[in-house]
Amino acid sequence: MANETEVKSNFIHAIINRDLEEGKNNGLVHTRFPPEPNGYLHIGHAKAILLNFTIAKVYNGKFNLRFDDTNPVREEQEFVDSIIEDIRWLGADWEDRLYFSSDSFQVKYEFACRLIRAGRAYVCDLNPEQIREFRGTLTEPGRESPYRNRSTEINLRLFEQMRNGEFPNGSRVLRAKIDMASGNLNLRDPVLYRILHARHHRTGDSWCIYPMYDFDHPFTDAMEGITHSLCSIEYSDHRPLYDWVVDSALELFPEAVRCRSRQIEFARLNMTYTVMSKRKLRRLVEERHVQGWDDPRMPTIAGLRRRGVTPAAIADFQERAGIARSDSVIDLAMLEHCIRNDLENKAHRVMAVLDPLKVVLTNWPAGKTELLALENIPGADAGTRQVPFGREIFIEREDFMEAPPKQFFRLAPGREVRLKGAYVIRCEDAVKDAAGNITELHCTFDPQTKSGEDTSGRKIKGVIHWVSVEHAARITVRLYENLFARENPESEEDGDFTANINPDSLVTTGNVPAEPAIAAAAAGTRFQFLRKGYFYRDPADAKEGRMIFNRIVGLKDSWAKISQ
RNA sequence: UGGGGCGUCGCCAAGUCGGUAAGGCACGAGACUUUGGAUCUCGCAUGCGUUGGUUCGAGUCCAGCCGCCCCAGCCA
Repeated sequence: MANETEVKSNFIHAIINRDLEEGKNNGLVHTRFPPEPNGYLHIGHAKAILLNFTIAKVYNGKFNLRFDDTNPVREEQEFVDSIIEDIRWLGADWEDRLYFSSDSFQVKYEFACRLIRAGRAYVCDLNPEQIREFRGTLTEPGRESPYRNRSTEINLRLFEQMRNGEFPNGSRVLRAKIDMASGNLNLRDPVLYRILHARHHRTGDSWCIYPMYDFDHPFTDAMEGITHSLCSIEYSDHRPLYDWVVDSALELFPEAVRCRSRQIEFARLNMTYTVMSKRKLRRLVEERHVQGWDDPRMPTIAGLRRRGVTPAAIADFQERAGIARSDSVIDLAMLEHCIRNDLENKAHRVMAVLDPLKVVLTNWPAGKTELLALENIPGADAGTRQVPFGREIFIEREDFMEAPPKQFFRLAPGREVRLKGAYVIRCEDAVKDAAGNITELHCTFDPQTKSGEDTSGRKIKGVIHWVSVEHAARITVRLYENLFARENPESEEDGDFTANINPDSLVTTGNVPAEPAIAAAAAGTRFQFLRKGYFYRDPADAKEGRMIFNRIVGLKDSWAKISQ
């Protein structure tokens, strides 16, 4: 396993290196992940989390976790809890630096007052519709608010009255005085504070005005000493405003800030066969297309975790995908590769027969059981386990063909195949029912061919997995596939994105025979079901004592390609 | 006649001062194999959106053009 993934070079490293060379920030590098607690984290967030955390680590710097909780009407404690759990699971460590934007509302209020005194902010009485009208359009400049040039005294008094709850929601806002004619809409006197008579999940009812992201975020970054504030591309247009706020803070409130924070944008993550927007993910949950935020088909951190994906695989994926500014859609196959790559040398092998066909070894003594030792991980020093073998076994139905093509190396009438870790058997007869369906196979085994002690000198190409009928444990298996059938689910060729949902994204099969060793599997254990894929004993269902295994990802199947 | 950003192999992505196109995924061929898995070897862009220009030499510099993405929340 590659536990120390090599960190690829990217444009952000180049920027930081330059800053370091120029002696900025006393050589410090400090990053942060700033989630709004209004939903679940997904793999796109994992990219941001790991990017920030890794950069801090590479440069011997620090990484903060800060909740951007400036909008009480959308945010909840439940999300704070799930986000903390997810980030911790991913392995990003913020040490003792867990912050909430709301913890410093008082200082921010003071900063706003200083902006007013400096003539850089004013209270505007325009209502939301009017503000929109005055803002102009993409191609036409805006008009200045009639309240733009109020005196400092009046502004200060009105702002205090806003804070004291004397005005209703939407009646007034605090705005920055910048440039109503700017080509960048963000600079057309952006709103800094709005009135929101709402209970905040942390500050309760102590505030009824709340800072806007564009005011709060840069200032909080500067307060925390965040040197490099990484965010996604859509914030590029906000950077001039970010700088405006930081520079103002440095000038008007130097004792409150620790550095000239700098915003750097990078492209967000997109993957084939999935959707990433919070809105769409919520719809999947609310419209019951999946069973919840942690459904293993969801790209949420909780979903990936429950699917059985490891944090190491996600980190490897993120590292391979890289960081850039261009829009991109990463092939799901890349994630799957990382998952297999990680589990290859970690997951113990075990045999389970997903679609059983009974085989009777007619020359095996009735009632005789032989214990065979099979390696837990081939080539690794991971020990062996005892696997019982007997007269009746199950094999996969697809491992037998009545009239096989020449390239089929498995069982067929008159053909031989090796049972993994056991003997070579030969198919003598296929027993059918009245309808012509094959109900069982009659085979003979060759005692000379015992695994590891083969004296027959025979070369057998095909090796298949099996489970003793008498000793089989019974498990339930959930076979997951892509949630969407289309590479780009957003495609509206069939209408809504939900029309692209893969109807076979989950197939549950019960009563699956598996070798008895699996009965000892603790919840949360990952296995490789030989020739079938990687599976995870779902901890949520294990609580009820059930043996349910989620397929994390299948094995590569070159036969599937040949047989087409 | 708004502003910002992006365009290097099917998908990602490296490409400091311009010096003659990394790597990964996918794919193909072969070797090996008691998982048609894994592993190993080999192959996979005379070309970097496009057209011109500068230069001994351009993905890297200049100019024009084309295409795609983002922005008009008192959301973040």
